[in-house]
Amino acid sequence: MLKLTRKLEYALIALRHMQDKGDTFISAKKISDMYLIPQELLAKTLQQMARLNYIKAAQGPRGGYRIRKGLSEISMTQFMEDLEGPIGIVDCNINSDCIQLDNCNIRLPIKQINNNIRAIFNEIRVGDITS
Amino acid sequence: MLKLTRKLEYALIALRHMQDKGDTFISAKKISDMYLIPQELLAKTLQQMARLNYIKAAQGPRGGYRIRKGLSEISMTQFMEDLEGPIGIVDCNINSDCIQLDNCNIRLPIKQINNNIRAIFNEIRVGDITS
DNA sequence: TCTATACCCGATAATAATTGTCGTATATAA
DNA sequence: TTATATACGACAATTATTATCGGGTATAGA
Repeated sequence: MLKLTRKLEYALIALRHMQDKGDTFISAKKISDMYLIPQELLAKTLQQMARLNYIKAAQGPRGGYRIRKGLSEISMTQFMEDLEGPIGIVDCNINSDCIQLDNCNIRLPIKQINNNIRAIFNEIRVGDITS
Repeated sequence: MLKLTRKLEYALIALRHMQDKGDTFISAKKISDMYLIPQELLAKTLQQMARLNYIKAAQGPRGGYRIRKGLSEISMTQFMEDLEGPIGIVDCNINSDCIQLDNCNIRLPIKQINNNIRAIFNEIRVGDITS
């Protein structure tokens, strides 16, 4: 209940590490070894973040990834939703093919709670976690 | 990511309905028909809530469940954790067998976020949703 | 130019948690 | 006595997450 995904955890751990390294490129393998994260999964996550322009990739030997300036100012809501899709504590906050819906008698209060949770992550910058 | 369980949704829908019914006992079957909830699953959830003394059960024909006074004053944190166990957006907030842990470079800020989310549910009473 | 390192990416497999079902027992109102 | 209803453990199915595999491209350095 109410879990973040491992992918997100791995992403943040990696970002935090890259943050410390500054301009130096660091490889997915190095990070996965250091924090005992499955290599391929971390690699894919880093690739996704590179596509999103959150980090910069460099191929070849001595390549790897480094963090982009400005990332730390992005809100966690933005970051999480870019990586994992919309935050919704129930499905009807995301799509609308729930067999309840009209019948549902708790929809509004739940939606309100969802907004509250989203608001928490809006107030947090990625940099609050990675530094 | 960050989903409530169906069980919890069903529980709240049922409570809300019982709330409206006041002292009258209503059967699991009636509720499951009305809101298109799988009967057995709802039944088990209601049984669990009865064990927790959140609702009162009556067996036999004309039996069913009714809400107990005072339930609506209970915090959502209490209610959710009674039904589903501790709220933890990452595992290390619940148990401590993560292979990272000491290594982990984001543990504290994540724990802080967990506290914030818990705080949200502390401020909400079950009655805020069911009435 | 060759080679090792590293990113890129789609497809697929394994795992775990949630969700749903079944069978049997007990209580009770009418 | 029968139909309705809860009680509960065990099991099955489903889904989302997590992890792995295979085949690519780029590039630094010998």
